[in-house]
This record gives sequence, C-alpha cells and structure tokens, in this order.
Amino acid sequence: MPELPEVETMRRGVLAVIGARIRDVQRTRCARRPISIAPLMPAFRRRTRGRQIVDVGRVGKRVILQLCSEDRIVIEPRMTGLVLLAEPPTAEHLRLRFLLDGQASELLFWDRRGLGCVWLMSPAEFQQRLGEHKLGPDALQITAAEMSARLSSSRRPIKVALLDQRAVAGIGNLYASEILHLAGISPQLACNALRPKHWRQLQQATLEVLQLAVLHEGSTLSDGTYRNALNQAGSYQNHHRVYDRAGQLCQRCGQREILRIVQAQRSTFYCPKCQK
DNA sequence: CATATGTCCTGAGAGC
DNA sequence: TGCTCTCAGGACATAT
Repeated sequence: MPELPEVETMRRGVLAVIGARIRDVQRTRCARRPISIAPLMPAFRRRTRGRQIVDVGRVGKRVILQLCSEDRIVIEPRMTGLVLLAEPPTAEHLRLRFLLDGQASELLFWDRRGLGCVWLMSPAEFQQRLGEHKLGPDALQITAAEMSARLSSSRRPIKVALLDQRAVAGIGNLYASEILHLAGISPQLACNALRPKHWRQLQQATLEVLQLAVLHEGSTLSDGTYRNALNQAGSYQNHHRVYDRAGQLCQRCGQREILRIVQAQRSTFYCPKCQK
C-alpha cells in the first residue's frame, strides 16, 4: 500500500545514510524467493560496494539512493515493502541488507508479499524508466492547471485516472478516495466532465491530504504492515474520512453512510451526499 | 493512441 | 476447530 506519504516517510527516515559508504549488499537467505533486483546480484554488488550514498530522494512511490558513481539504487516497495534502519517486523521476509560504514550501520529492505523490487540504474536507465514520459509531476508539486491539462480530455472516472502514475505521480488507492472526499467530487465523475473549479478543488485537496498524511507518517492499516524506518506505525489512519469506513456515518455531513464501490478492480469509498 | 483486463504475491478473515 | 476460498492493490504486460 505504500503511496506518496508512506514512501516520503521512508525517505525521511533513512536520511542518516547520506554520507555512508556501502560495504556490502546481501540477499538474505531467509527470503523464500530471492528479491527481484536488477541487474543480477554479482553486477549489483560490484557497482554498489565501496560507493558512497550522497543523497536520498523520492520519485513518486520509490525511494532513490543516489550514489557517488552517478548510479542510483531505486527501491520500489509496491504493496508491502519497507525500508528500515531498525529490526524488521519478521526475519522471514527480510530480502536485502545493505551494510554501511556510516552512522547508520545497515539499511534493510523487508517485504512480506514479495512484490517489491530494487534496481540499480545508470542516469540513462533512470531517465528511461522514471523520466517525464513515464511519470507525471509529483502529487505534492503539481498545479491545478497541470492536472487539468493532463486529465481533462480523459473519459475515465476521476478516481481511476488519479491512480495513473503517468498523469500524477504518488497517488494510490487509499489517498485517491481521501482526496476526492475532501474535494467534494464524486469518484464516478468522468474527467472530461470536471470544470476548472473542480480541478482547483482537486489540486488543493491533494496537497492538503498528502501533506497532513506525511505529517502523520502515513497510514498503518489494520493488517499493521506499513511501518516507518524505525519500524513504528503511522497514524494517518486515525484521520481517514472514507477509506475502509463503509457503513459508517460520513463525518462531514453526518447524514449518509460511506459507500464502497469497485472501480477498475479497486475499492473506492465515498459519501453520496458530499461528493457530486 | 486510449482504455481495460490479467498477473504476480502472502496472510488475514470469512464462511462452512 | 480446521479447512478452503476470497480479497487487499503496487506496476506492468497484454488485449481490445
């Protein structure tokens, strides 16, 4: 589930690795299946051992470790991946261990479901895979005009379109519902039916929801999977307006129950009174 | 080109 | 109690 707020929390949580040198990388034996890394382990080790980490960034839902060699380590948590400086939740699902020589002695990638992956990319590969033609503007940076320009000709429902990383980078299934509730826009409204006023409301709501979620270090759902870099839960789940609240009274109008519908094989939650 | 669907994966929870 | 089944949704490949 990690979306922009969770991944940004991971990034902030591992800033202490900046300046550290990578002594070694180990694929852990405990993993049932080896983690998907590219290139293969021997080349991955050869190009990372001895390199200094000079910056930690984020592109959409990925954490980026910039190396002094110009290569970048790209960590994609996907559904259940975690980037940790502390002990992992279980030893069983630890996938990758970076041994460091800095104030942080190791950085871990843990992933219960194993859908996550790690890449080592040259500048050219980084541009090719994560460049502007692959990912839209970051959801914290995008303007209302950019949102409108990228989506307003689409026939898709706005909720489905918000999940398209080529349009806007960083929004996933949970925050799409939260954003649309704050904006007062129905998830079923087609993009090409939104007026300029809607795009302004949507951009404003996107910023508000994601910034607040970052302040709360993301959402740890009932399965407890998501944790910050110190293996601590986030708290934005206590502020959810609609997500996973089907049947509960809408906090805004207090009159209608939150509904759950399915769009593009994903759950959507909304208030039929507050969102038109 | 735009949009829709299928696939990977594990563990929680439902239902019998 | 203990089994089987469904579902959760990141990104991408393939189909329409």
